[in-house]
Amino acid sequence: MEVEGLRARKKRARLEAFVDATHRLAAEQGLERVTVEAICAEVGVSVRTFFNYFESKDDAVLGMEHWRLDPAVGDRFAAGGPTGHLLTDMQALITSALDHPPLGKERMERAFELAKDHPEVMLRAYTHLQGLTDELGGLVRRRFGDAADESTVALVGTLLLALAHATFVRWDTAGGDGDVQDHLPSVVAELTAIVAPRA
Amino acid sequence: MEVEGLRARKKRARLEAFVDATHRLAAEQGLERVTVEAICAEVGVSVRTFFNYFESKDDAVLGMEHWRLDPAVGDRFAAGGPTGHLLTDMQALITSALDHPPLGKERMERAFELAKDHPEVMLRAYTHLQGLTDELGGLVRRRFGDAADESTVALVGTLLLALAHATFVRWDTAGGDGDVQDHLPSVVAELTAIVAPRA
DNA sequence: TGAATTATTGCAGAGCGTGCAGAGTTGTCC
DNA sequence: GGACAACTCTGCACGCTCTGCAATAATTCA
Repeated sequence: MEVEGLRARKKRARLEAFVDATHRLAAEQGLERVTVEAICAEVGVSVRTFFNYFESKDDAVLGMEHWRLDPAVGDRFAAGGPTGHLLTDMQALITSALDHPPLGKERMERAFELAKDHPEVMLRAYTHLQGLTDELGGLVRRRFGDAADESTVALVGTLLLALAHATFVRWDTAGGDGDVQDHLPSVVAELTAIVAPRA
Repeated sequence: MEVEGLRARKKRARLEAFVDATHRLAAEQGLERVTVEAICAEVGVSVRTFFNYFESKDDAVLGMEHWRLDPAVGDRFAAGGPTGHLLTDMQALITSALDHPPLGKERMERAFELAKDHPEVMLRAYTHLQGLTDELGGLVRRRFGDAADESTVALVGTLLLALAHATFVRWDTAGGDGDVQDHLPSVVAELTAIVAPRA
């Protein structure tokens, strides 16, 4: 099972075709004017097929199916690493995730540009990342054992989403140059300044 | 214009009737089985009227139209108060907001119970609170003047939502006793512990 | 009471999303 | 290569959410 079969290759190609067609049409006429029917006409498949690939129209903008954490990075986090300081270790998690977008950096960035102006899409992204948060919840429980009650887990998860979102915003206001995750440290610094202004 | 006219009273009563009918039906048969048509049959009005009151079905669960901050509290925040410590002053803002739910405490709590199990509803709540975040953005700019760049504003807003959400979760895991905002301090304490474990 | 304002309603229709069943592809095993 | 299983695509019918429009009914105010 080293090489992808024809089936898997076709599936991936079609997925990307859907996402790219959606982005192209949205750039031309604005996302609100893009219908699923139009996307399918562009790709050359039936509407029914679209919904075999995505649960909703917004998912075609995001193109993210399951954005998994790197298991090695997750294990290190669960074991209390890499540094032992929770906030720092959360950064490692986010950086790792932003480093491996399922469909490539360009599509992720285009998706964010669209999500910026379309709350439904941004919220849909939150839903997807919520899955990642659940995965994170497991890691937090492994890391803290019985010391972790549910609301701690929830807080860490929400905080992680907030950091990721703020990082995107900062990357965007900085002109969209370089990698998104490069802006994470300054966001964390700012958070620290807000929470504990004088250490 | 001291006393509400018949018109305003009827409107409010109908709004509450919609919300209560939605909650009742959701309790009976599960939210996913509740259609707008059923809600309207329960209330005794046409479906079209429903959409004169709410933009979406989920809004009838939440029953929040515009959840405004108390202007006096907002002004004090913008002026750098009440304590001068940003995180503490954010708490004052959240407490004030949670203290004055537009349709009463009971409905807010029932709405949260439903939102807990229904991501779309929770996300819809985020959308509404986003408006509050925009209002907060204005306050943050007034508070910091030119020192506040856009990503700072975004981070504070997102952090505020995260705190409010985590507070609800904690209130819920604590059994739903007392006021929601009573659990905010412990959430903030936990956040502080995460960000700056040893001061 | 009469005129202006505002709310309610039905209707027609666009768009999203799902279940189903038949037809077409791909993978596997001999 | 052939046969069978597994998966994918497609059209169709349908339910549901939500909007625009224009007619009707109810409140307000003078």
